[in-house]
Amino acid sequence: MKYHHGNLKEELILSACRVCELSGHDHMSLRSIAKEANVSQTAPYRHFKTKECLLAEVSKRGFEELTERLRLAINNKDGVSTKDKFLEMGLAYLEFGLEKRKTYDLMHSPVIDKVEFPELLDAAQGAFEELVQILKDLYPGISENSLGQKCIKFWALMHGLVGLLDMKIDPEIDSNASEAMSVVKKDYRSFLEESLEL
Amino acid sequence: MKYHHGNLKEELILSACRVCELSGHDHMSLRSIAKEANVSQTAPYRHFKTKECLLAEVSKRGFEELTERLRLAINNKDGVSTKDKFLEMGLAYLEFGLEKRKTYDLMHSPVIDKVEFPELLDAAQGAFEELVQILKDLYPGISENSLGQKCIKFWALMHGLVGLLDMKIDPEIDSNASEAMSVVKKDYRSFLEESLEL
DNA sequence: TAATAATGTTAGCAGCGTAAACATAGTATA
DNA sequence: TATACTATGTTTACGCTGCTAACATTATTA
Repeated sequence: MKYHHGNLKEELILSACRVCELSGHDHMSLRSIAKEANVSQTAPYRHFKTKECLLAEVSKRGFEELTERLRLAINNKDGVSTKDKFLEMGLAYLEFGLEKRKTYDLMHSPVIDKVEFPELLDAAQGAFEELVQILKDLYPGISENSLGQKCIKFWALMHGLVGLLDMKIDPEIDSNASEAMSVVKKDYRSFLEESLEL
Repeated sequence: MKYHHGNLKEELILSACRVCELSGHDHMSLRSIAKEANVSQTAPYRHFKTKECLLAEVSKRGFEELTERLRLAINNKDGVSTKDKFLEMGLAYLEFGLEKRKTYDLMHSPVIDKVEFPELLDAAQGAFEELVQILKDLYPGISENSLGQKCIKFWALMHGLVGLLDMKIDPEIDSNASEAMSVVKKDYRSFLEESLEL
């Protein structure tokens, strides 16, 4: 049993990621995370100034994973049309949001003041860049302004959809919407296609 | 100084609404709310089983206000086209989301398990119904399925936009998006018009 | 090798949500 | 009107939380 852990910082982050996705960021105590890493309650304070700093790291990892997923959805896809790649990217976004729902919540939660964590902003920007790039490919010669609007529209639609599809906002809000929602779930692609006017 | 307050329940809710919009739901303690109402720390437990119940009430009031705003945006507007009413409703949604941002966050936060609060669901449904109705007017004879999809698309876009416009998701994520965002802010209407294919 | 920095532990603080026991006021019934 | 009952308040206390301070151990460097 050695006194110094050696890799505690990384292990705390991984524990935190696990706990977050399991229980949600609001049921997540620094003490329980420390316990999971077999370390005293205050050990995390040698690596993170506050709990928020650790949460910011979890959020950052989330954006990094999202970025990677978006990238994977379009990379090495020779012979696939740009439009199809774009649609695949939309799917990848939705899948991430639904599979890692609790982490996704943290990433968009106001508990972390993003302004205080520049690397978190960078990570978020990384994901957004993927979108910008594919939209540039999809609409060659598009004006900067139109590009920006298309980005926002896409991003907003995706973000909103994650919330709706997970039934967090309006679960079975009325039977029609509920039905439509399950249709969307089963057939993201055609829904995206129509909604994004492709 | 009388022992019984008389209207404590209502006052606690109002205090909670104030504190929520001021500090955000995660910086909101039952004790501080009780203090604001000049009452002991545990007095709220005579009116709310748990803190979550009080938060649910705050959330419910939020949905009620949203519903009213949506309704106001289209009621008594003789001579205004359905399309314009619909756009006004979109604006009303965005304005509510941005003006009452912290409350809006609570309303969409996972800290309240909506399934456990039927009246909260009802309140949320009330807001959604306004949308359903105006879309029915806008597209008379539309199929239930298409109607549902249009509702979802609109709702998702609005919800996503609130997040983006408040710069919580991707503040100045890149200069283009940032510029486009301020354009959208200054000119919701034309952005909505384009995005919703009107 | 000795000083210093890094990284762990223990003890303890104030604030939190909540439960239990008790006090007081309003209401219904005899 | 007297009395029981219910509603609504207070006090006290428990365990959990984030976090700080003081101390212990190990790693690094002069």
